Amino acid sequence: MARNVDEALAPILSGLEWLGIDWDEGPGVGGPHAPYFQSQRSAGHKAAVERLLASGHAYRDFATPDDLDEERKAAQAAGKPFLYSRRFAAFDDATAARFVAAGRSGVVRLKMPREGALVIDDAVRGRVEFAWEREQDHVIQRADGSCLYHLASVVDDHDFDITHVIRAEEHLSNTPRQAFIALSLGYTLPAYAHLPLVAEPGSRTKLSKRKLAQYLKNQDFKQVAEHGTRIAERIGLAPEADTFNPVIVDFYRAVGYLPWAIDNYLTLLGWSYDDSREFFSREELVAAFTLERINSSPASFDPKKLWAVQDHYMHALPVDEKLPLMLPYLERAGLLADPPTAEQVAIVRQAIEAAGDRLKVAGDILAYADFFLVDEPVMDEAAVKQRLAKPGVRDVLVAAAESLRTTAPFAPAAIEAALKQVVEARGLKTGDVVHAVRVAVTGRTVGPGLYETLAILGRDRSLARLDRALPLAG
RNA sequence: GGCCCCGUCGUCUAGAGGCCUAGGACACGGGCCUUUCAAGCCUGCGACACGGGUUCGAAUCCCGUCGGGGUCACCA
Repeated sequence: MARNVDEALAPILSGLEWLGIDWDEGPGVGGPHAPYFQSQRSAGHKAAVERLLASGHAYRDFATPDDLDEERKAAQAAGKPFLYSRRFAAFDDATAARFVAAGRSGVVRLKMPREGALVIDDAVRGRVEFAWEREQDHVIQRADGSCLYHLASVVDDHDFDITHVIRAEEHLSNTPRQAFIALSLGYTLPAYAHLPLVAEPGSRTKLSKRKLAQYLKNQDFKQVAEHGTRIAERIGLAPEADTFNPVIVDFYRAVGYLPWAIDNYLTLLGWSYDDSREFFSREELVAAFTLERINSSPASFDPKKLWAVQDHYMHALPVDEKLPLMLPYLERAGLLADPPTAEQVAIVRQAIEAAGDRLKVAGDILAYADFFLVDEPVMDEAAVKQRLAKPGVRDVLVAAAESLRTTAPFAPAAIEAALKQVVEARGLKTGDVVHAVRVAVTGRTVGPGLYETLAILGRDRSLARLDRALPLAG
């Protein structure tokens, strides 16, 4: 089975797996209807074609592409919709033999009805009607005997006992020819449900992974893309924009989104439960979901809303569950020993706790914990300029260090009290001390709460960093 | 262009004739809190595409207009 999973399929299957979207039977699982790949079922497809031929629902056709082109152009010139004349159709063996003798090769086409209409009752769209005369005599089998997707798909669905065909709206116009095949083969039609398309941010056009450059002009989209790229680069992924971007599932996996957040968000695109409920566990969603509440208009992908849903779930995740999700990012960024020491793990755990809601995706740990794991923090130039290189800061740092030298226990509450004392003694504002100390020990202006940060760092490292920052202070 | 689908705040949506001076969420604006950044809390802005009907009454039903989208392969 595995060798049949080609390069294009593997990422799709692994993407679904990551999202937690599994299947009862099929590739990788097996089941009573195996095999599950179209390429392995060609015998059944060919048999179906023979049946259609025998029952007069299909015919052998010997037209060349040029013949068809000619007819198409003529119809266009006459302002009429194109409909093949069946001029090169062979409804019996003798005719076929004649075409073959003339050097033509044949395909099999559907002999579509030229009157009447197909009415389907779509679970999402309701009653939809198609006039048969608008349908082309589509090819279902090539000259080499291989069958085309629409034929294969209908036969496979039937053989698999598929009851519901639920797919994107772009397939709505394919339904008549598929229904014709099914009906002609004597199958009972499955229930159809055509889902709204996921559209581009701020638009109603179908989202396409080939139009990334255009989406990047959208501020929200750009922000998400850049945030992800920053993380990817730090773990050595060297992402390329055309394969690593927010329309690809793997982007979210690499950056550290929670798969269920994506599922939940996507569910909300075109479906609602009621006038207010938006969050569902997997079990709740399975119980609550119905086709009836699917919308029929396209829904545009909103990166900001996805972000909010992700925030919600990450927010709710216990530290014990965040830890194994985040550790790999630090490992891949080279900030941890291999394997990480118990001490390192303990530090990361504390950092996760201290960073709290600031960690939106697992990869964010890189921005909020890296300075705990290095000997010397990278000093951000702008941060130094803003918070250290100012008159009087040096004295503040010295005083803070002095106070921290004896603070006991070296824990957030005591550290806060100690630093507040420095503030009062010098008639400063809390921020004056906090901002300066933060930049001195982390190299940055933003981060977890300073008292927690110092506690995690520990007295020795805190003092050492304060000391090292002195030359930079004014 | 033909056929088909769709049209409520910027976005996702609730709404199946009176419950709608149209509700919720995200985003956005203002405020509070505050050691940064987040989070949280309060608050504001903001929509029934348009035009005709039907009805005592329409976002909800009908018709038309306009607008948007999908699809038109010997691809899947």
